[in-house]
Amino acid sequence: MPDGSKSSDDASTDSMAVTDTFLRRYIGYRMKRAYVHIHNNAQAAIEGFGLRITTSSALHVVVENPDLSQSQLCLALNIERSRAVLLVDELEKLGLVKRNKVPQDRRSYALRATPAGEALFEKIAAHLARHEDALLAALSSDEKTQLAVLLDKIERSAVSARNAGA
Amino acid sequence: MPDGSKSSDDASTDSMAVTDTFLRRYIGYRMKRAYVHIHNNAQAAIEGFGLRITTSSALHVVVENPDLSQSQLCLALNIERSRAVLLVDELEKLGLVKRNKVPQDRRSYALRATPAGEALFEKIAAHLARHEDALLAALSSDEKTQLAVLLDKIERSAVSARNAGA
DNA sequence: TATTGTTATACTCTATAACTATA
DNA sequence: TATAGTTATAGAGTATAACAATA
Repeated sequence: MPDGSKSSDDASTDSMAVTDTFLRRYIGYRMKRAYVHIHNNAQAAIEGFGLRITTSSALHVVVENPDLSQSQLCLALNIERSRAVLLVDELEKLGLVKRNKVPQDRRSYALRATPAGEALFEKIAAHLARHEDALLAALSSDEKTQLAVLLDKIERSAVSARNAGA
Repeated sequence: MPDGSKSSDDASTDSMAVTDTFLRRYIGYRMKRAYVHIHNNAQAAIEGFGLRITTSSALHVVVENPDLSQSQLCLALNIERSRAVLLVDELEKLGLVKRNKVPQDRRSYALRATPAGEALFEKIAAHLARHEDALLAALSSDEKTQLAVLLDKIERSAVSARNAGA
């Protein structure tokens, strides 16, 4: 029976719709379900450019903050130092970012996007914004602003709760 | 210099705060940052019970839908069949869920929570709800409702867009 | 042929620890 | 001693393909 629709209205042995009412009580569950779609949409938008979301995000930050170090990149993206190494490796291999030496501190690099990196960033940023707008077309401009405000509020209160410690 | 604060107001070589303005333009970026906190909070709340978020979610659905099959569990949680095998394996090993035979269809199982599984579910559900409430204490009841509505709207519109196909 | 559950593989993201070279 | 970057390892979630048993 390749027909996905209900074969009849009976509630006998055949599959009644499976419910997730208990899980819907958690905002986190709803957020994860929504985020999966946003993530997949962004990934699909980017993959034509040869990057993934993580590397594209790193490129965004490097373009915006020329000569930042890998540690600073980690602070901005909330990632571990070891992760930054691989992301910058990939961006450098693609010729999008360069690790420049810093005479003042020979431990660290000054990361800078190459002209190719900046050009690709511009294309990706425009493309990503358009894709997200399309995905969120059901939301009004006000609703998108509301959502952004609420998400920021969650992040800020979570961070201050964490800093308050036990 | 173990002092994290600005050593002065100069903007010379020392680290000005790294910005992520470009990324903040994407709702998806803000959502990911907020979700990380919600996820970590839920994980911390659950780990004392010996489950992870994924297995706890599966337990929620099995308790709510007695005698569902693994495939139905997959539909509810939006996961792959191969993933469900491992989740149910773990829940069964812990004595929280049982795979019962189905005479009508010997391919599939009827999953059912054991009394221990139901008892643990009750404890976890109450604990999780309290933890999430604490994390989201900065949000009013109205704001939480708003957020849930917006997240659902995103999920629904994304699913219908996907079903519309290209 | 199609579906249920299973196994195996691989990729991404994440987390951790240990190491080097600098400071 | 502390920090910047690196390397290696492991766990978790996800995606895919192939397979046996059953429908």
